[in-house]
Amino acid sequence: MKKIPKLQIEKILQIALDTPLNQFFDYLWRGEELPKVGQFALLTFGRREMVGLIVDVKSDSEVPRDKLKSIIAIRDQLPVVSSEWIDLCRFAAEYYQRPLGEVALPSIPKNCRALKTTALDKALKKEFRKPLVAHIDQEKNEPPQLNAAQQLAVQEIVEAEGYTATLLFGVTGSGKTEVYLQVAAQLLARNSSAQILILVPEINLTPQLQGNLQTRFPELIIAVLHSGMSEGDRTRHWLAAHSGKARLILGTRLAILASLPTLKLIIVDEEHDPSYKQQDGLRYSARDLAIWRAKQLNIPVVLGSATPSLETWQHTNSRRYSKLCLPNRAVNSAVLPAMRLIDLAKDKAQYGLTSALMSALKSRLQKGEQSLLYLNRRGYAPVLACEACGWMSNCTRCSSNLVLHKSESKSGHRLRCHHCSFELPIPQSCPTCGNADIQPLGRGTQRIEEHLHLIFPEARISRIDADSTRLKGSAQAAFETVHRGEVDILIGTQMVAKGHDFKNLTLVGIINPDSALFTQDFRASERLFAQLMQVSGRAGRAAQKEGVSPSEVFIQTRYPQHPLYQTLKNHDYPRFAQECLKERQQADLPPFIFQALLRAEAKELHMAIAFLKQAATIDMPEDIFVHDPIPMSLMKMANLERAQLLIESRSRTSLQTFLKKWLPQLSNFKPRISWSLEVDPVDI
DNA sequence: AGCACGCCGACT
DNA sequence: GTCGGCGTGCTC
Repeated sequence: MKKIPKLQIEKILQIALDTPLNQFFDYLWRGEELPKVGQFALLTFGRREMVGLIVDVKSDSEVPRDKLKSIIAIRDQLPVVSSEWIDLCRFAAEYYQRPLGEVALPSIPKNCRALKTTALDKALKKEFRKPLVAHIDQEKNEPPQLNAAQQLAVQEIVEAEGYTATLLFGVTGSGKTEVYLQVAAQLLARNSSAQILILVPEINLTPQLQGNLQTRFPELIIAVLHSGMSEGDRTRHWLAAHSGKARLILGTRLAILASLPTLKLIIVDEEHDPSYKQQDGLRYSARDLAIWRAKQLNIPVVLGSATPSLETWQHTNSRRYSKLCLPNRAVNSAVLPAMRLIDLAKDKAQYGLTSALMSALKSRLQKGEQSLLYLNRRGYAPVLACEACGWMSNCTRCSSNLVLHKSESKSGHRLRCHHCSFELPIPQSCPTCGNADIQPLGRGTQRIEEHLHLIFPEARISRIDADSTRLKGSAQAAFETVHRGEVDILIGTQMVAKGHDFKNLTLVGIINPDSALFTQDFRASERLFAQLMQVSGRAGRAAQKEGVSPSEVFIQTRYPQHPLYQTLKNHDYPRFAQECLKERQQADLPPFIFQALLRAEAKELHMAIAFLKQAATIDMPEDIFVHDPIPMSLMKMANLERAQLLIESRSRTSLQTFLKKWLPQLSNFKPRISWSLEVDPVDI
């Protein structure tokens, strides 16, 4: 036994670690200055070193003394995280059925969790030396005059005391962003330490908004948080937020888990957007966590959208959220575009374009106005097919097609699976019958782009999709050329549909949206409506001028009479939502019921199904409904067969209680196979 | 999840 | 004889 100097204290630290094990780990600590909850500690876990989060400091442990290891070091150079932040992680962990450590630790930049003390010190030192980039391209601009609806909205939000959830329901181009900016201005002026968090659905929406914010608030530090940043930037921006120095925090969904000590307002822009839901690991909804976080801190939260999620809309119906409407476009005399439904049965499409759309494009070109063609399908063609024997380019590892992608060099043309990393060069002839005449079937953005060059050789055409913007910064560069007016026709996927303010755009063409009308997914029509409304909203955002075409949206469809298109034509979201909610209620679907989805994957489908069947036999409380296990819509992915089991309840609490008891049992099932659970699933 | 241990099949 | 497949068990 070593002699312990008198001043040394001995404690047990309860540590959360980034591991799938749903428990904390106790470590022995000896030293002079008592560690605090919210500090990080370096330790050995099994055979490797890790950094964990101290969640409790106590005097004894359930674990036998000889099993306890000692902490290697306390990371006291890092500012502690608050107990509110730990509670946020704790809530997210419990609600989405994951260990706390798996939520908390990945939310801290890697550099701050460095194993080497020298690396940590280096990262922290750098933060103080290099300021956050604040490139202002304009002089400080004066806020524009608000219209009456905007003024009222700003006033209501600013005057809110304590927790209030508000839906800012504004048509596209109604100036929601300006409302955010003026609300921010008032709040920041009133409270000299207040932080405001603004969430946007996509990384490429951050530069434009960051620019706006920095121009409006040149003296403030703005932190940006999204997954496309380098580790260094991530560390600096996170620390600026964590220290409270950054007053405005702009980011994508992961920013909801940032440590923000003086947070006073959360804004979730385009709150309906599916990308707020994380699709792997911790499957959280940033929008839902925003609501929770606002409640926890007793601060207001604003959800902005032209097409709110039905969940949110239902909450405004039941008065849980208040609703503020911006019914008109903000720019004086700018009006919503006219919606034209083009019947594909009557106006046959050539190269995917009907004659109506073609002549509309031509007139825009003549007048020097911009057009946008929307097709939510990247690549050249969704499949390559042999007419002689019926062969189609299927992925060998997934139950899906290999998509034809063209590249600059002909040899670079490839068949590519959008679900796994599988890639093939294009076969010269049919692999089954040898027929040399194999043809691309259907079309993607690349093919439309190619055809446009043929039809309008003089036009400046730009394609923006995930493929054309693979390189960092290239998306922003592409959008800037559009803003500068160097593009006549823009063709793109989802990427171009969201948020961008194209001033000179008067025409939107939607190539073929029909496929989403008849899928099994009950949320498909909600998503389609939102997407089409969103992309339509890119047109006619500037004031109408003499000689400039009135803004128009052409929707090419085989079903012009479909109710979805009819309500869309009238820009009538409330009507659409009302109809949808009626159907959802009758069919017992969310938001009238709460769901969780258990997914299993195995080499053989029957193994996944057997696992789910076994899971379903565990004693279920009366208010939990379990469906039969079924193969997933994408049954095979990356050589694994996948199936799912849907669990429902009318009570969120019952579902939560049940899941908490249920999941630990699944880990003990015999052939161990990999499974995952999603609470509030969006893709069923 | 990692990472180790351990027990069977096919290679130099 | 050993290299390596993946089933099983453990991590304070």
